[in-house]
Amino acid sequence: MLQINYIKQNPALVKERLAIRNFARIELVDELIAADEALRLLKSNVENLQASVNLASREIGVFMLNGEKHKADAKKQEVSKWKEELTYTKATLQMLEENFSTKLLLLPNLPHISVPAGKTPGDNEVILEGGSKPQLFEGAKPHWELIKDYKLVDFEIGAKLAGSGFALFRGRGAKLQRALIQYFLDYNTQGGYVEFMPPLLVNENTAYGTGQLPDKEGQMYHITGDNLYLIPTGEVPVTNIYSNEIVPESDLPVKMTAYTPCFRREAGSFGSDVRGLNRLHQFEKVEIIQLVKAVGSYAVLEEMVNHVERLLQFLELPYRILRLCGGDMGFTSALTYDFEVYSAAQQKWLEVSSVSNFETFQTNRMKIRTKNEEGKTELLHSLNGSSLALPRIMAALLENNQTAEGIHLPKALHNYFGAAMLEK
RNA sequence: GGAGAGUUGUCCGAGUGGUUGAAGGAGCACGCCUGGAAAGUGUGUAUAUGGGAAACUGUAUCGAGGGUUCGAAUCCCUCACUCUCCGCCA
Repeated sequence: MLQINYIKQNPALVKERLAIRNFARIELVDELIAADEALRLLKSNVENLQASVNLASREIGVFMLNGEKHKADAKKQEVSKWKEELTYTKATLQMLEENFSTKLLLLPNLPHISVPAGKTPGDNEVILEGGSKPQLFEGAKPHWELIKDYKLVDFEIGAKLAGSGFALFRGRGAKLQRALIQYFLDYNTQGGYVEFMPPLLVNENTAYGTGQLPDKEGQMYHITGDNLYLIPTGEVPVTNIYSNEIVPESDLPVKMTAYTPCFRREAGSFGSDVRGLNRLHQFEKVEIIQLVKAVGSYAVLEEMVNHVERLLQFLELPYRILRLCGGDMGFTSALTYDFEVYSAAQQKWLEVSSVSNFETFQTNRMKIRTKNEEGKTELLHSLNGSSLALPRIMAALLENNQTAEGIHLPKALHNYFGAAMLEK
């Protein structure tokens, strides 16, 4: 959620930034500024009325103590006249406030100055490529065939148990996944991130905090019986750990990591994008999250990008880093770098991580603050990234490292998996 | 799931309708005392938001949200959470 004071002070800039996203309802900016003025005026009316009532009530209290009942009764008469007005004005105020905050929730975050204009993923900027694409032998297969040949993942049974888009990992497939999770968590904690295991279901309030509601209502699984949502990413419960907290400066930066399954309805997806492990309703992910002071948060973003990049290097996968354009960026983000790995048999880049700075967009909703040198509270910046999403990493590992004898694993995984390769 | 007891400031804890944003204590900060420290002693010590250059001041907040009342931490309703007992259970 954007801060209204910032919008009021920089209306032109806000509109210009929103245009980078191709945001359709720019007029909301002016509407919000006008609504805020009206709101303030009405609020001070209410407060003045309330002040009069409070004062009179105190006087009545004194009269009662002194036994001057007639004076008290006279005062009561006086107050009851104000009360009617107060009730009415309060109701109006509440209406205006609801209207105001509904509108404010519609505004996405302002893109950082470095975000390129653009509408589609084709407009994203490729920042760098790393690693080298493998030369596959004749007869190399895409991962959805490899997982059958090696009996790693079974989609038929997954579909039988839950539905299409659900996978059953088995045997070495399950172990490889577990090895990756373990490796990622160890790598992250060595980087100073504290590990968490959060609830996988969250309430409405928590889903609002990180911005999944109201923007992505239809993309989350909703348990109506208890009004809980299955988390679409570990970001949701973990960032909310600090909601409504004033974090002591000595605790900053807060660095957290968590492995969680992620649940996404992904309604409306189709085509080869959803083949095999490319897109699932439930997938495993290890997330990193930081809460930092506003000053220097972009240096922290770079640090997180480097952290993820090194992990991909340890996995010996060909990768590239993209800076997302305004049109492709998430609702809550100010700047997002996507990581993609090259899946050699599909000859396709697969997104495996998305590292973003949300500035104060999330922390404003969650009221995550710290005290600055002057003793004033200020909002922190929140950042997060995948480190890493599992299924597509597994897809790339299988495809890129296949040989006639079996699938070789990168050195970093040998101990975790207990073997250097998957034999035929 | 059933029954009961709770939720007050950084912490402990008092407070069942009237200058209560909240007694008392602890902690913390500053001062006095001391050669220095402890002890002692004095003063101060919530958050958000509006106004104001500031001093200061309005409003809201005693788990959350509603209600009764001129006035609610205190009375009523709904919900959440914690604890104890019973039931169920990995």
